[in-house]
Amino acid sequence: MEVITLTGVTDSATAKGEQTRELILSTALRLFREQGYGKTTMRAIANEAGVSVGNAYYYYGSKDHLMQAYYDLLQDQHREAVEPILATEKAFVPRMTGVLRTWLDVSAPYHEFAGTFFKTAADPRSPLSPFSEESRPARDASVEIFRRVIDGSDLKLAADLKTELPELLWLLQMGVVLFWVHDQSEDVRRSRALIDRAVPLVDRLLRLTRIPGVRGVTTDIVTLINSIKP
Amino acid sequence: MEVITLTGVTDSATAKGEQTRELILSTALRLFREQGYGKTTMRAIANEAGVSVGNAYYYYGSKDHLMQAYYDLLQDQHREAVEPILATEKAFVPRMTGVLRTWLDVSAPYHEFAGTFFKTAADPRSPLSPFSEESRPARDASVEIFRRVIDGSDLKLAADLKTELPELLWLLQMGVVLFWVHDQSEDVRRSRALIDRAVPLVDRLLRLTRIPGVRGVTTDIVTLINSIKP
DNA sequence: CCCCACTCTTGAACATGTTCAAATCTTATG
DNA sequence: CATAAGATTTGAACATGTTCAAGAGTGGGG
Repeated sequence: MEVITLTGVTDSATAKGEQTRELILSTALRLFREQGYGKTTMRAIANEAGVSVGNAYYYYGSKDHLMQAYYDLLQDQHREAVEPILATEKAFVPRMTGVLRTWLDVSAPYHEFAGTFFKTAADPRSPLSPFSEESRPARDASVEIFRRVIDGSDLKLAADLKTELPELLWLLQMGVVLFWVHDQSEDVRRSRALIDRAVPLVDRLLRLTRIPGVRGVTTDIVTLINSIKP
Repeated sequence: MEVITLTGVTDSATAKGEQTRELILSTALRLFREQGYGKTTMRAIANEAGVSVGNAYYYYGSKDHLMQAYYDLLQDQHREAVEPILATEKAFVPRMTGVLRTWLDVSAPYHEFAGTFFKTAADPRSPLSPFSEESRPARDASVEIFRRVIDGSDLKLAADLKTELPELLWLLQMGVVLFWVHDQSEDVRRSRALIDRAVPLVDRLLRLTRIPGVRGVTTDIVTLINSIKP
């Protein structure tokens, strides 16, 4: 049997398996969206996909791994959706605001079960932890977005700050995510408000770093952050 | 049957039950400490305590509730352990540093299973979430500590900042906790280093707020924080 | 065409958090 | 004391994530 895979490569050895893998993942994501993570059982996923429970475990080591796969998908979507903004906007505030709002948009369908997601992510031993080794590729890709936000903008920054800022903005995004997870307002209005008000503040803060008395503290903060990295 | 309870009140109606409740909790905490949260089963707890599984559930609605109970205990211990520092130290830096280091000390025996703890706490629907309604008493008590840290210190602050600062310091503690959970260094040396370097920085930042150009941004930050509170 | 090695699939079995109806114990009241 | 009402306790049953030994399918080499 020969099947054309998504990458266009013909690979008769694994084609069948890949099809099953994708079938299981897409079924799982649909059920997660429809009924939430907690209420979706592995049996239901297997059932709906027309395979056995054991088969699902052959491809995904645990229910969490299915979520990890979803997370990777989300990151990809965000990266894509953000391109128009990075290409168009030139000022820091709209660039950053756009990137964060886009994240909300992309993640919207999953808000309902996001709680469970971040519950798992908070466990330092979980591969889903944003600080884990397994998440490094996704995290690096995310930080890269923020590097582009800065590089393409009108911000004038000291060299050391410019190096660290992408990671700091990534941390800010983590904060927004944390707020969003807890946000029960209609249409996550409050999360949007937070973004719209916080980003201009960050902008002002960054411009403050040019004041002599402030510069020293900034340097020290950057140094501290560097020292606590693993 | 009549039993003297911990509070010294004789209460024959509930005395027996309270004894069982305490027996279950202490047994659970011991097992958590000895083998970690994940490896401690409800059956093991019941077994070790000499009661039935259902009995444990009669007093604690879930395994998580046993952890919640532990958390409350921890808070109490911290509050007590912090008194000498608040009574002795007068400068902001040693006061704040002392409070944070004490938290590390009190929590040390549970570092091994802290990951699981904060995993549960990260779920916004969990009663253990530091932002949940159920946690309000513990949170308020914790914020109160930081209010005292500020009030008893030599800091000179604008009124609005002084009102919000306790909660901000509480947030800083949450950050330290997050770092600590992930900290695998021997004797959590890195967490201690973080505290020792971060607190003086906070001190300098707070003194900066008196510079005219900085004052405005500070006010706006305080306003923003107020606006995102529930 | 046959067979070996490998991939893939199955479903029963297991572990553990949780529920619940029934049994037992305790206390207040006549 | 006898009894009803309520508190406490029990253990079997249930739901669901996970494991695993065995079977089925597949493809290349002889």
